Amino acid sequence: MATKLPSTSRSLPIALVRAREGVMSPIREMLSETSITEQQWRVLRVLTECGPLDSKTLADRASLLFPSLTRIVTTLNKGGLVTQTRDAADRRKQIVAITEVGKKIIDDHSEEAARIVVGFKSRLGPENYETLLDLLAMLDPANSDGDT
Amino acid sequence: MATKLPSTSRSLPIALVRAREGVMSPIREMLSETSITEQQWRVLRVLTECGPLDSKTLADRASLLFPSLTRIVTTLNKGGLVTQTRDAADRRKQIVAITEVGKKIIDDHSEEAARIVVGFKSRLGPENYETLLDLLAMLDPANSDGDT
DNA sequence: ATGGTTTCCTTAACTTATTAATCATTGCGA
DNA sequence: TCGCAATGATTAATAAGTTAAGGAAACCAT
Repeated sequence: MATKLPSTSRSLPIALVRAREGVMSPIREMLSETSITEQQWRVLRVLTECGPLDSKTLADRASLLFPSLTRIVTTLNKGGLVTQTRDAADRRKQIVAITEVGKKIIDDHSEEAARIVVGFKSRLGPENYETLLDLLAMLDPANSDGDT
Repeated sequence: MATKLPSTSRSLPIALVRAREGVMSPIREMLSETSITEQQWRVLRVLTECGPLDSKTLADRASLLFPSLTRIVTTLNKGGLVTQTRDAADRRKQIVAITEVGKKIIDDHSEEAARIVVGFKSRLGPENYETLLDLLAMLDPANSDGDT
């Protein structure tokens, strides 16, 4: 048999899946009032925070793979929540920007989203919350590989 | 504008997504040598650990939704990695069990999987690793809602 | 400038996630 | 026993994840 593996209840991948489910559940509930999905919300969030971005940066910041981003941005564009413009200097590149309609969706729900975040913070305790974010960052290859 | 939301770089959902990606990447690489997927691996892991289970319990332990489990178990069954038997007493219920072929896949890779786990443990430090699992458990609704 | 390479993006194909609807079996009350 | 609600499982529909392949624009060395 030789199962040197940890019990599934102490398995890091499974713990991450369950934690994500726990965190996303209320957020999904909030988004169910809107017409946008969790990933669309992430894209709009990043665009609100960073302003217009090229697709590569946008995919990176929103933690989405390129093919997913293509579909999501296309959908958002059809709904009038973002605009897609080709870079004049390099016509391979594409600049995605949020529209007023898109901004309104973020604004209309930012308070409730913030409340949800506060809820988790108080559940864990503020310092535990920060610790968790730090530990999670250590698992992100982008944070621990690139810079020594 | 009124964005009371945390910067996406300190956003819990995004941090969870990125951490999961970082953790799953080497595991996926390991599984690419086999014919099974990440979720199929989870199902086989749970069955190895708990023995034959009814679908409901299995879905819960593997953190999979029922419709996903239906497909995954069907696929695994076709491949001869698990068996599906209907409960004699209640023919609505279904019992899923791992086969010898399925067990062999787990056994053949349990050492490498354990090595991957050790790698993360040493990256975080053992006590940080345990702290992380504890904090993640606090986000799991199954752990904090049911029992006060 | 031309062929080859790289970069950016999109498609394609397959699997999974999520929600809702549907089917089958069971249990229960009139 | 006949309907009818409840339960377990599946199917359906749409969105997203993942890997690989394809297409267009830019770059680069000859």
